[in-house]
Amino acid sequence: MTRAGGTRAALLDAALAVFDERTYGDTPVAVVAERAGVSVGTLYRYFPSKEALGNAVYRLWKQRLGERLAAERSAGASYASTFAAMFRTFVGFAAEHPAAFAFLELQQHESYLDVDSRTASTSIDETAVQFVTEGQKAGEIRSGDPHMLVALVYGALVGLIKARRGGLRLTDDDLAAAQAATWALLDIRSQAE
Amino acid sequence: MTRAGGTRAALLDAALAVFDERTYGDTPVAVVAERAGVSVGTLYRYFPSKEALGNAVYRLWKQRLGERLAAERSAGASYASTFAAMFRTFVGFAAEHPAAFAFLELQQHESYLDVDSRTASTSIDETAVQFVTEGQKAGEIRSGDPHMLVALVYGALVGLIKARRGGLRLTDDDLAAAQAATWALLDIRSQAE
Amino acid sequence: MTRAGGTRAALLDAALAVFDERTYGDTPVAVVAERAGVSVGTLYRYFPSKEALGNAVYRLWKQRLGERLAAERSAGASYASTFAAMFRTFVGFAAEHPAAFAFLELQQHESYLDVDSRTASTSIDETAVQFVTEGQKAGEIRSGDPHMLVALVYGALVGLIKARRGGLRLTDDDLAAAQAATWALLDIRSQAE
Amino acid sequence: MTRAGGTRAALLDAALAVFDERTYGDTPVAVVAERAGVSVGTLYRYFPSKEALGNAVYRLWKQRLGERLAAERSAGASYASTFAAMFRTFVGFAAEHPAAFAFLELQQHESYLDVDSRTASTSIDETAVQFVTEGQKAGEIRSGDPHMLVALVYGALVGLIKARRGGLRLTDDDLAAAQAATWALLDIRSQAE
DNA sequence: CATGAATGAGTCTTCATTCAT
DNA sequence: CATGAATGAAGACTCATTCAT
Repeated sequence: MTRAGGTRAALLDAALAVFDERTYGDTPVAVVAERAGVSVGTLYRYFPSKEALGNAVYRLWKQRLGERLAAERSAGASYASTFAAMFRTFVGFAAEHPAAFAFLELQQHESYLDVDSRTASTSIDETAVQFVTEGQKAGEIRSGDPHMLVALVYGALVGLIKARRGGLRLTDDDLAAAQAATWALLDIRSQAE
Repeated sequence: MTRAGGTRAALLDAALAVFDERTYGDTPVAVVAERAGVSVGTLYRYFPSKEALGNAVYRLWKQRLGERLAAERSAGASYASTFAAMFRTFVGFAAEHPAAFAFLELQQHESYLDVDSRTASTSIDETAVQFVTEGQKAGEIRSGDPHMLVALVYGALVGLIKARRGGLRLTDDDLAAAQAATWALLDIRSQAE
Repeated sequence: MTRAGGTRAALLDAALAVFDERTYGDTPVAVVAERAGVSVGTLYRYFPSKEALGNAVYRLWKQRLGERLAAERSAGASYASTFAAMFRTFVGFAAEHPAAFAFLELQQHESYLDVDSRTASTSIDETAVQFVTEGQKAGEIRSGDPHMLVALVYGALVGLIKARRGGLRLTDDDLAAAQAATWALLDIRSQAE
Repeated sequence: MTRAGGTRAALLDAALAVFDERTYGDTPVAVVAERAGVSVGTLYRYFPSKEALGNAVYRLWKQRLGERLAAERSAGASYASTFAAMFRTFVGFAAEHPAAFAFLELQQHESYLDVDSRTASTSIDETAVQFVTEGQKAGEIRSGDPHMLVALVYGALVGLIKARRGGLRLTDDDLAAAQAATWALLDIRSQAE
C-alpha cells in the first residue's frame, strides 16, 4: 500500500481505507500503521496523534473535492450547465473515491475535527453559496436564503450517494434524472406558481 | 431526570440526551446511568447491553417519526398538499425533538443496529417510496426510480435540518421556500423542458 | 423443585443442582433462587451469604455420605467384607447422588469452607483411619501410615467415579474388579514380597 | 520475578504461582501481571485472554509431567520396576513443582480448557493405559478395563500428594510403602484369590 | 415474611501514546 | 529514523448483597 509519495502518503492512504471500512472511532492506530506497512512508532513520527491523522485525512480529501468542484465554475457558462457539471463532478468523485466520499460525508467528525479542517469544509460551502447568490442575481436561481438552498442541494446529493452505497443501482439515465430533479431545487422556473 | 414512566423510560430519555451530546460510540454507559439518576447495574437490569439500549432508543424514535409521517397520508388530498403536510411534520418533529432527530439522522448506527431497528428504519422509506410511486401513476410526480427520488428528498430534508442545527436561522418564509424547493424535486411540472 | 421439607430444603436442593452444573464459583445466587422457585431476598432469609449456603450444602452431603459409610462398620465382619460393603456404599452413593458426589469430591471448596464443614469432612477420614488402624492391629491390613493408606484408597475411589463421570462405562464385573484392586491397596496378603 | 526467559516466561511463572495460591477462577489478571512485574496491557500482548493464559500454563506443565512419565518407560525393564520408576517420578515431580502439581491435579479446569490442553491431558492417560494393556498381555498386571485401572492408580497417586499437601508427613519408608500398595492395584499377584 | 429493584465494587479487555533499543 | 514492547486509564458488564414495599 506504500505509495510513491512516501511514508506520510502511505499513512494517509491506509488511514482512509481503514477509516472507511471501520470508522475513525472504531479503528485502532495500530491497524492504520499495519495497513501502511509501518510501525506505530513511525506513525507517531508523522502525526502527533490519532486526531491529527484523522484531521489530515479529512482535510486532504475535503480539499480535493473542493478544488474539483470549484474548477467547474467556468466563466460564461449558464448556471444550469455549471450546476450540471458540478453534479457530475460530485457524483464522479464519489464513484472514483468511494472511501473518501464515505469518510467525508457519511461519518461524524465533530468529536475531533480542528479549526483548519472545519475551514476546509466551510470553503466548499462558500463556493456553493456564492454560486447560488450569483445565480439569484442573474435571475436563474430561485429566491431564498442561499445557505438554505445549498443545504438542500448538498443534502440531496449526499442522500443520493448514500443510497447508491446502500445498494441502489443507478443507470446513466437515472443519474440524468437525478441531476434534473436536483437542479429543480434551484431552478427559477420551478418556482413559478 | 426520572420521568413518570419509570426507570426504563428515564434510561431511554437519558440515553437519547447523552447520545446526542456525545455520540453513541463516545458515551460510556456510566454516563447514561448517571444522567438517568440510577446506577450502572440498574441500567443493565433494563437493557442487556449497551447495544440493546442503543437499538431501543433508535427504534423508539424512528417509530414515532414514522408514525407521524404515515399519519399525513390523508386520502383524497393532492400529492402536493400531502407532501406539504409531510414536510411540515418532518420539520416539526425535528424542532420538537432535536436530540432525537440528530441521533436518528445525523449519526452512524451501522455498527450496532439489529434487524428490528433496521426494519423500523426501512418502513419509513417504504412509506415514502409508495407515496412517490402512486404520485407517479397519478401523473403528479416526476418520473424516475422512486427509491432514488426518495433518497434525494430525504437527503435534502436532512441537509436542511442539519444546517439549522449548525446555526442557520430559518423564518417561516424560509421554511415555505424550502418546502417549495423540495417539492420541486418531485413535482411533475418541474420536469418539463 | 420445591421439596416437602420447605423453602430451606428447596434451596439446598437447588443449590446442589446448579453448583454441580456450573460450579459454586460460577453460579450467581440469583440462579439458585430461581431454581428453587423463590426470590433472592428469600434466599438471604435462609442463608446469610452465598458462602453460608455453599457450606450448608457441603456439610449436608458430607454428613450423609459419612453416615452411610459409618453404617457399614458392622461388628464381627471381616475387614475385607467390611471394605467391600464400604466400597459398594461409596459407589452406590455416587450413582444415586451424582450431583452431590461431584460437588463434594470433584470441586474445590478451599476458598469458602468454614470450620464446621471442614470438620464434617475430616470425620469421614477419621472413620476410615480408625478402620485401617484396627485392621492393621488385627493383621488383616498392610502396615503403613493409616492416613496415607486412607488417602490412597479415597483417591482411588474418587478417581474411579471421576472416570465414570467422564464417560467410562463400568459393568458390575468391572466394579467387582475395581473393588478387588482397591482392596489390594490395603490387603495384608498383597504386602508379601 | 522476571525470569531470564523473558516476559512470557515470567508471566507463565507468575500465573502458575498465583493460580496455585488462589485458583484460576479467583485470580484477577491484574494480580498475575503484578506478580510478573508487568502491567495488564503487557500480559495481553503475550496472551489474548485470561483463558489463553490458563491454557498455556496448564499445557506447559501437563506436557512436562507427561514427558517425565513417558521417559520412564525403559525397554526391557519389568512392569513392576517401570511402575516404581513412574511412581517416583510422579512423586518427585509433585515435590519439585508443588504449585504446578496442585494446579494441574487439584483444580478444576473444565470451564476454560481448550482442545489442545485436553489433548495434552489425555496423552498422559494414553501412555498409562498402554502400559497397563501391555502389562496385562505380559501376564504381570491384573485383568480389568485398563482405563479403569489407570483411573484407580492415578486417583490414588493424586490422593497421596493431596494428603501430603494437606500436611501429611511422609518419610522415604512411607513412600516406599505407598509405592508397594499402589503397585498392588495393578500387580497380578494381588489378584489371586 | 417475600419480593425484586437497586447498588457499586470488581473483572476482563482495549488502545492511544511513550520510549529504550 | 524506525521499531514494537510496555503502560495504564477507561470502558462494558457481572453479581453478592441490601432494603423499601
